[in-house]
Amino acid sequence: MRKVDPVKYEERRGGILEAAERCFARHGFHGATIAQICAEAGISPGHLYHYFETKESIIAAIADSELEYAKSRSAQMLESSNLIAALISEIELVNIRHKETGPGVLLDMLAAAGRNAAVGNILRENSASVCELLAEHLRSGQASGQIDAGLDADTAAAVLLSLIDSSKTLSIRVPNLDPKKRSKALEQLITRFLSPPGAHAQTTVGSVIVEGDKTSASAQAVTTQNSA
Amino acid sequence: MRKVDPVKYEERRGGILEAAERCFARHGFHGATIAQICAEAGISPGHLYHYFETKESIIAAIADSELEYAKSRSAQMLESSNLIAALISEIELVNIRHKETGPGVLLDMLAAAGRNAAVGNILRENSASVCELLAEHLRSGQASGQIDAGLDADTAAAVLLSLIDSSKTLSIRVPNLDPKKRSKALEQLITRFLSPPGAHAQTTVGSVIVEGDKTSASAQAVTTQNSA
DNA sequence: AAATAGATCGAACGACCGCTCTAACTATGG
DNA sequence: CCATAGTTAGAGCGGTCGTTCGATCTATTT
Repeated sequence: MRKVDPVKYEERRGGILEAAERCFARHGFHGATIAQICAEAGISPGHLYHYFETKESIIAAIADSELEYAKSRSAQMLESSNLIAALISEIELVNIRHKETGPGVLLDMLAAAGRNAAVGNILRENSASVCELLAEHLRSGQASGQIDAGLDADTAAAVLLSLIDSSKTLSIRVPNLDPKKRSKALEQLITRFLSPPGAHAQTTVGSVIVEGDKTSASAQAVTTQNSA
Repeated sequence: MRKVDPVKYEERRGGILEAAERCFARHGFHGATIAQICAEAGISPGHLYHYFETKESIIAAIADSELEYAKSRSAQMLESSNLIAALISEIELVNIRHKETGPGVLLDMLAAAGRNAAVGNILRENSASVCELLAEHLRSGQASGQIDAGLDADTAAAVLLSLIDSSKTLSIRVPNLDPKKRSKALEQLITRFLSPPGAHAQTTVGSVIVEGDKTSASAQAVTTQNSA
């Protein structure tokens, strides 16, 4: 008898997922076909269905892995720098990714979430856990006085999460914005939102270091001087 | 001979467009079928193709009318109240619409814009003109001292526009937010972003009244108190 | 009222979709 | 070195999609 090699299996499955993601990014969830995914992965349709039950399940798996990846990335950034810098880094990274590899599947996921229960649940669960992460950091910032204690941490966390999404829609709607001006505005938006009232001494964000897959981009600190 | 009645023609066309929008909202651009649109509009497929060349052209027409409507609504709100109140009203309205009639087609448009050149051009053109509108109001606010003169008006306008989008993604990702807390956070976000530095006197937004279906929304003026 | 051009219908076409099924192939355990 | 279970292929099935087309109906014009 022969045994199934779980390493090879997971490898193949991952390969199909990557191929599917490229196809979905190019044509959308509905627009991409099984045949295209098979061609991209270099396998036959019969074979694909040994790894996934339906096209829907591929979509769900993509949504899951994509969001899980974004979450772990955010968690990593929050560990290695302060909240505001981490948020800006994340937004900056989303922007770079968008320029290099196109819009990706995030917006498709958001659109699908309203119609596809599986995707909707995955998205809401993931969002909730990212919110919790952000809220914790917000609360600790409030305790140390760096963040306005008057803000409701949970609500602010949700708003900040949606702010990351908005950087994606901004890239699509207004693609020719000067990246420097854009970064500065985003930083001001976030900083002013979170800073304690009266602390109009603009906090200086240290060097924001983004390490990506293939990309390593770094944004210089922005120092905003205010009147006394 | 018989002549084509342009009134009846435009009426029918509009009816098809409305039916199509409902279908697209329910199933997405790819998911909705011509047959569904025909059923919803109460016509035959043969007849539909006397009004639109292809399904693509229906999608483009929907994108155009939807964005044009959003633009005129924003313009109207900006006329009848100050910038900050208008933005909050618009976001509030988007939120109410979302609760009542579902997510709509905005996210589908944003996702499609990256793949469909026609939709992309319509979206970018519309966004540019809304940005210009917002930027003008920003500049006049800067001139009168209500808005931070240090902000780059064009960039800030783009950021504000994407902020309206983000309220849509927020509704989808975190649907159970307390609307009151949410509104307050959004208001703080926008107010703090736009207020001149040092004007930490919390602005109070008067009652923001949004009336639903066919929607005539009016927002009361915001009184911004500045320190001397 | 006959003529005629636009309005409307619905069957049907060709292409393509997600998915299944059978059959061949291949590596491994005994 | 068979036997066997996992692997892979690809033709093709039933169905649906966007679109077309010929026919019928209807209102206007003269």
